Amino acid sequence: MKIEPTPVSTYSSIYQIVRQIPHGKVATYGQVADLASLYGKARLVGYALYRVDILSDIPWHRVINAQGEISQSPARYGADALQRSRLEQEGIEFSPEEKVNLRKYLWRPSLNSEDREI
DNA sequence: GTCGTGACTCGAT
DNA sequence: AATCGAGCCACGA
Repeated sequence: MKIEPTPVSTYSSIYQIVRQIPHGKVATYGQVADLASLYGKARLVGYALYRVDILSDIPWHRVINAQGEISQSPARYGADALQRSRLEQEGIEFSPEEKVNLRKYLWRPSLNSEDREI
């Protein structure tokens, strides 16, 4: 029985959480990190999503930053624009400032679906 | 091996 | 409201 020096499951747990975000809702990077037992490691979530194929079944577009904005970066080569149109397609509205109303659209996972601590 | 960078976040100025 | 600094950690140069 070997111990994995590098937990392959680190990113897997992130993807597992992202998969649970329902249609028409969004989650923040920090929120996903928390749910994946990675408190304070929001950057890791961004990094994990960077590796996701754009055509993947993982709903990567439902993850935005804590300010309700789509995180833009030249490194995304336009994937950020696609993210916006996908969210609009799901009925999510953007303010004139290109922000999402988190009070309205933030995903609130049910507590009894997993054993989580608050 | 070190160093800088980044799809982040939070609290303090 | 805007900016700053620190904490975070995988990755590439």
